[in-house]
Amino acid sequence: MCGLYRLVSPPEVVRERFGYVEEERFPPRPLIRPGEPVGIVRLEDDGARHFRLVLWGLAPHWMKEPPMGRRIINARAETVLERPAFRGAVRYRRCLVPADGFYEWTGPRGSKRAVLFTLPDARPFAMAGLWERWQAPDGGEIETMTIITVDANADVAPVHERMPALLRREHWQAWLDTREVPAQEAVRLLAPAPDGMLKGRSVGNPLKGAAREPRLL
DNA sequence: CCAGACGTTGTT
DNA sequence: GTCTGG
DNA sequence: CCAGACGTTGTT
DNA sequence: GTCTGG
Repeated sequence: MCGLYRLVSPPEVVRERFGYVEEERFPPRPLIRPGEPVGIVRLEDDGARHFRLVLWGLAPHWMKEPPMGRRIINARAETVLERPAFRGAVRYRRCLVPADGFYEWTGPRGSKRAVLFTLPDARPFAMAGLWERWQAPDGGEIETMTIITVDANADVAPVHERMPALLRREHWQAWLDTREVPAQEAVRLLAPAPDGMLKGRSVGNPLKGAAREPRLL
C-alpha cells in the first residue's frame, strides 16, 4: 500500500516536471505521513494545473465531523468506481501526487522495517490520487486527498502486496481532465508499474526519531 | 420505510 | 449524498 | 505508515 | 481494539 512517501526534489524540479502555473510553497520532505499537508496537482477552473497543499486522508463532503482523526489514506483501484466514498471524486476530483519515493513496510509488528522505492535517477513521479473538499458548518473549508493503490509489481511484491498507482507521463493529462475523460476510462490507466522500473533500498525504520509536520487543525 | 455506514491495511 | 441492512 | 498509550471529574 | 503522536 502506500502510507508513507517522500518528496525531496527541489520545488523548481517538481514544477518543471509537472507544469503547474501556480504553487503553494512546500519544503523538501523525506517523510510525508497521513494527516499532514501534502502537495497535489489538479486542473482548476482556468483549465491549468495548480499545485495545492491538502490533508492526506480523504474526508468526503458528507462526513459530519471535521477530518481530524485518521481518514481514508488509500483507495483500491479495483473498487474506486463503486464505493460511495470514492465515486464522486473519481469522476470529478482526480489529482496527481508528486513524489520521488514511497515506502513499503515489512517484518513483524514492533520491529518493522521499510524499503524505499524510487526511480533509478530519483526523479519525481506521479501517484494517482483523489481529492475532496469538506465544508464546515461555520463555512470553513478543508481539502483532503487519498492515494490509489494497485497490486504490487515484481519490484515491490517481495516486500508488500500493494503499491501506489503510478501514472505514465503520457497519461497525466487524461487522469487530470475529468471534463474530457470519464471515470470508467480514467480508471483503466491504473495499473502496477512495469517490472524493473523501481529501485528498492532498505532504510530501517525511517519514523524513528522523526519530527512531524505541524497539524492544520 | 429508517438508521447507519460509507475505507484500506494488517492482524487476530 | 447514496447505498445497505433490517 | 508505526509505536505507544490507553486518566479523571463533571456534565450532557 | 482504537486513538494519538511522530
